[in-house]
Amino acid sequence: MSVVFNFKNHISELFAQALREVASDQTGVTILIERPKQASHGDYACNLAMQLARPMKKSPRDIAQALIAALPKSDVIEKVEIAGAGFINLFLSKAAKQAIVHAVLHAGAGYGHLHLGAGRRVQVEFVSANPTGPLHVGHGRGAAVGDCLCNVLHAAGWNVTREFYYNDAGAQIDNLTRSVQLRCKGVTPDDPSWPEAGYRGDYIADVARAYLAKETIEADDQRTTGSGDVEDLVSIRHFAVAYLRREQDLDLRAFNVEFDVFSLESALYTEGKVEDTVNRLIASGHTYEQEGALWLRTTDFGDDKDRVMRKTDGGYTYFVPDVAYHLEKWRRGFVRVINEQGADHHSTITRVRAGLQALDVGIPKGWPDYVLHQMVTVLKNGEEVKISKRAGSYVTLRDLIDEVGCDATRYFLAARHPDSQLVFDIDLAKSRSNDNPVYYIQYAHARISTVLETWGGERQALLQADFGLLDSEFEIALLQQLIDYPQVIESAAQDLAPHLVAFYLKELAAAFHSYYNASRFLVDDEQVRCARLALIAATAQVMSNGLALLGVSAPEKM
RNA sequence: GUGCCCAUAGCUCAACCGGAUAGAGCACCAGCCUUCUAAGCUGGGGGUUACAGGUUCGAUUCCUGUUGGGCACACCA
Repeated sequence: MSVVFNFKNHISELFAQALREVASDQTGVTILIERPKQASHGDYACNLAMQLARPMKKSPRDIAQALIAALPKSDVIEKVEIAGAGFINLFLSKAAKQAIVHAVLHAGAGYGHLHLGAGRRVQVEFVSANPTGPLHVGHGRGAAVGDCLCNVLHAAGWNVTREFYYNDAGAQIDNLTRSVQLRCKGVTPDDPSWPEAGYRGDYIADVARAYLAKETIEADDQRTTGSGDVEDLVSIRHFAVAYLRREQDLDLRAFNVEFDVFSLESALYTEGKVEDTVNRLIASGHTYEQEGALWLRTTDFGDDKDRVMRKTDGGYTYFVPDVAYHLEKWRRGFVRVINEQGADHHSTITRVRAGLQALDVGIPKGWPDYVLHQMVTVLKNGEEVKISKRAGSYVTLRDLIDEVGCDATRYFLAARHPDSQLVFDIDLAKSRSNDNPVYYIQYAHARISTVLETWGGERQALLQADFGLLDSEFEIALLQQLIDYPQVIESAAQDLAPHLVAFYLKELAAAFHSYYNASRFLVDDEQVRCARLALIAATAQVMSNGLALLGVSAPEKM
């Protein structure tokens, strides 16, 4: 029998053939294959007949009848039925489902890897925090969602570059410099002379202390030593930025997030990229001078008002280097770019896209893509937490990792749709009980590991098991979950929705726990034992693959 | 005031680009450990999908309006 693992695609192709035969003039219709909610509706369903009813001016059930008659034979399909208003329900053969176990064990960590991206290059920019303080919960959500998205895209066959953009130029860095200088001089944030825009967190005092002690900061690419000179603003500035970059790097490392490329806003200035972009925009004819400032007519590209590019004091506004940066991304050959950001920055989207369109260098209209995540609020003892000792006014990512651990933090921050606001309940994330989905999933993995260890046999032997013995309701349910995994990766990659992986893993774990409670694995019958162990070994493999996408560990013991 | 996001069980959230009887977990009630991990499982009650219209074979999903919540509306980043 032929081996099929992507049943949705397979069935879709069968219907495409049937469609050509039944209605050759309707081949433009998209064929949608879905998984019915109810088991009695089969394993897969197709609504093609109902879609065709209007254009063909025939009843859906008649069309369904004709489609089924024209459907090419496939040995993975056992039964086809017409139901309801004209649904075509398909039932897979047991053998087709059982074959998935061998496929998973054979592919191992590669199970779930797709070719959707076909090796094309995609760049994902995320976190991109200003080097003016420690990373907070919001950055954590960006890190978790962005990193998981990268993992998902990689699994879907894309060549992914992870990038972090440092806004190390501009007014906020001047504020940082001044704040550190004041701390060096012994001025504290509660002093009346402390500037309104100054940074107040305790970490500023740490930076000042290190600067005065002439410490050397080692970042991945450079070393910076504080001069200790309180009046040397240039030195303070370099030192403070280096110090905080190092802090953020440590936070990210503790969160198991790594970047391929760090881009510096300051470099766009020193390398003349900003100036070049301005000149190109002027040449494009979309700019004008008014009241001593240079404006970009972003209203030509859908903005509700024009934006200042160059202020009367000669400095550029923030979006100008941002446009220059994105022009660089384009030139570096990224046909696809995804920016993961907090929703509070959503207003930049229109401006950046407008700037890129004004440049008229062939960049598509909706480029780049954006994934925006909504705000995170942190809950502890049922009350909202707002203050961190370290940062002053917000909860840091480090606080969360220290308190609830990396696994739970990553899971909770990535497990919600980015579009909805997130409540991070510290007590829930810490709880070692069945309320906590992280432990629920990891526990399933640990249970399987223990069974396999107790068994102590050779894993390779499981490939030879008689999978035909797997036909209890629990086994069939688990098989179906394993079959669904690649489809989840596909949806998550296409919708840029990494949270789907988290939901899937909960369902997979649930199917396993039910199975675990209903049956024993280390039974006397060798054939049965091997078949069951093969199934749970495959389950553990898919769990491990999925958890890896989330950046959550798959423990052998708990 | 304008723009973007959101609104689903008491609580936290799903629902595969418009499908069939809207699903999980928690909480509540009743059960399951002489056995490979009870951090688990089984069963039960719980819904006018914020509200009002519209589009069509069919709407939680798309459109319009209303209400409520969040964010953004600088010659800031």
